[in-house]
Amino acid sequence: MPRPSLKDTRTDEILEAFMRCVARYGLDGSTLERISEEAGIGRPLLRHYLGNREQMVAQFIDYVTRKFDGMTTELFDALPETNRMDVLIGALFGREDYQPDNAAVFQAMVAASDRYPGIRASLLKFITGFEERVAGEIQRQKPQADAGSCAIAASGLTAIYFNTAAIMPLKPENHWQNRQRQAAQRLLENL
Amino acid sequence: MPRPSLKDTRTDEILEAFMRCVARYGLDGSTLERISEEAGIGRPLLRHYLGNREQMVAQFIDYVTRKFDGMTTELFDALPETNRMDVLIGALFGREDYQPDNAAVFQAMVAASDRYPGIRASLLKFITGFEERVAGEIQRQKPQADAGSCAIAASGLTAIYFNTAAIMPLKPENHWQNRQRQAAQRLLENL
DNA sequence: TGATTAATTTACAATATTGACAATAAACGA
DNA sequence: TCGTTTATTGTCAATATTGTAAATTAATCA
Repeated sequence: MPRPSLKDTRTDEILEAFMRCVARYGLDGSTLERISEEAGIGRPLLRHYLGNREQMVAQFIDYVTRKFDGMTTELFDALPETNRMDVLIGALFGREDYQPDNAAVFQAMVAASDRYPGIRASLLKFITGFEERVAGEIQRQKPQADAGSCAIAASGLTAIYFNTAAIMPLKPENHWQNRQRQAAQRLLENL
Repeated sequence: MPRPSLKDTRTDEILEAFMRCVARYGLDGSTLERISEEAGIGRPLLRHYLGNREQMVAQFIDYVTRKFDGMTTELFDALPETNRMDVLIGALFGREDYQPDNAAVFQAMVAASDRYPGIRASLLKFITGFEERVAGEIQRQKPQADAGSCAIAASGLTAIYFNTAAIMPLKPENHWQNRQRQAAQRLLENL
């Protein structure tokens, strides 16, 4: 009998707008006014759906954490049976569907990690989880390589990818991105 | 006859405090109140020495640019005659005198690069300049290697270093940092 | 149509931030 | 000591941001 609830939809829209603002202005630079404008709704609705700023930030951290995890699993689950490593490299260093927002959000959260408890553990878990997935793929491609070397290569490959994503807002030239990808591939050789 | 001017000293102190604030709160999150508190002076002094916020930000960008360039030349000029590459790796991935602020400032400026014209060119120039220095060191150590491979290795090594520095606020475990350094060293092998 | 529940808007108070200028204090030389 | 210049502080207005509650509108079903 009641009016249908838009809580889930609106909550997602607001948190997505929050992410875009954090990517541009940082966590403290993301005012409620900016977020509501970015989401295309009135500011009081932020409060209606997510509560005050403190509660919003808490849910934001949770949302981003889950989103990063989801994107990671989605990325690796989409790899084909064969040629997985090449597809992975292509996905990480391809310039097709790039969303520089995610890396910027990541960096903004790192910067705020000392003030908002919970961020640090979440991001560290995300990083190590990502590295472990990459290491698994490397080990799968090179079964004879020892696990330690695979872990090192995975760590380096992940670092190069993260750095590339973080610098994308500067719109670096293509040959710079190519060098990043080639450096990542070098780590996979001689295993 | 006049009272001696503290303009240079205070200007530096303020800009250094500005950097620490940007590292924590981002460019838009760095309020004049926070900066003045971090600098240990009254807020009106910010205006006295650096003008209004817009003028402060302009000088901040210039200051950071020059500082990054200065730190780069200082780093490479301090390398000894022999064993340069090992010393360089030690300086980049050592955990002695780490200042996570610089990397955080860098990331905050990347995030703000689309709103503040001039940031993009400055940071890109800094990155390529850093990579070229690293490439020069690699080439010096391995004279028989071709320049393209040196550039790729330098690009990867720089990326891993930048990423490591960016993540330092999360206080990652030592073995994670060790893997980063080992991955960087892998790029130098087989040239 | 009316009741009910949620969405949305309006409105106002409290606080934070910035801009701007006047007033005061301090250091230096004549 | 006096005059000059600068550092430092005090103060207020304008704007921005957030918190909060009430009022209004809209959708669904009986």
